[in-house]
Amino acid sequence: MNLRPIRSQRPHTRTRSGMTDAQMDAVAGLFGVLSEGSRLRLLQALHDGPANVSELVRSTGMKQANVSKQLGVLQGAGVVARERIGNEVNYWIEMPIIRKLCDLVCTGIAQQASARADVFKRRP
Amino acid sequence: MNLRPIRSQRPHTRTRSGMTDAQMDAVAGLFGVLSEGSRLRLLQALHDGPANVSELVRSTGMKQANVSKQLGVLQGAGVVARERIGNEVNYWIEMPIIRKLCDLVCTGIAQQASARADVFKRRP
DNA sequence: TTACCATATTACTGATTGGTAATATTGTCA
DNA sequence: TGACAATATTACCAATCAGTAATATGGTAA
Repeated sequence: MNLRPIRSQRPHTRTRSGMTDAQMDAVAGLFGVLSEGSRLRLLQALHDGPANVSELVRSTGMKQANVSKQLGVLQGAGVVARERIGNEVNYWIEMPIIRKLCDLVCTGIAQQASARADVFKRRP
Repeated sequence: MNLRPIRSQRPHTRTRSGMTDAQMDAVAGLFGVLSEGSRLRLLQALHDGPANVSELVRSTGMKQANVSKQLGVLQGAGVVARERIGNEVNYWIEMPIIRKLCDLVCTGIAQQASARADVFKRRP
């Protein structure tokens, strides 16, 4: 990941696809948020519904400080949202495309894996 | 991005979704490859078909050394492939889900932007 | 061979980041 | 009030990385 604000080499040009470089960097930023296994594990743990920090610590096996930190990154990007209830804080997935995105990539990874398996099948 | 081999805190456990942590890290790795604006710009330039390095240097405005370097990252991840033709080297997008992936995120970013615009519309 | 072109690699720097231990904050309950 | 539980923050380190200038490599043509 890289949260350096916007350090594009071509700050304000507009690409043929109609995306500005700033929008491109925004897309890159979202990918960056998803580019860490620990954060993906948190999102997976939130897949079925909200959970508080303690539950996430238990279900992911990560340290509490790290869970809080990475949840902060996810929240900063608008991927998750939070609500305090008494002593506890509930988190849930707020960005609707996240599920589609992860499903797509997981399918892709699986396809790639089976394609690679096919390579071995081709000449036994 | 982060290409540290696999430094998951839970190396070999299997998650409820059936994904191993190693697969999770692989997914994170792919997101990492897409988490840099320069690499997304290269992929966009390759969107309509193959191009050689000089063409990519021209169309992206990046320095030649950086274009080569980032193409190397993309190729290492299997996102692009290459073929030498005489003095030149052609690159093209090899991983089919890349286009879907970027389209999905770009739509998401656009929706988020318009949703945010709606917030301002609500109270004029 | 030499000259030249296109691409890749090397070495480097400044900056960012994930994970952690320790500590702080915020809320509940008695 | 004090004690406790849940969560967030701070300070730190080691590792990583993007971009660049300089250089190397590999191919073509004369």
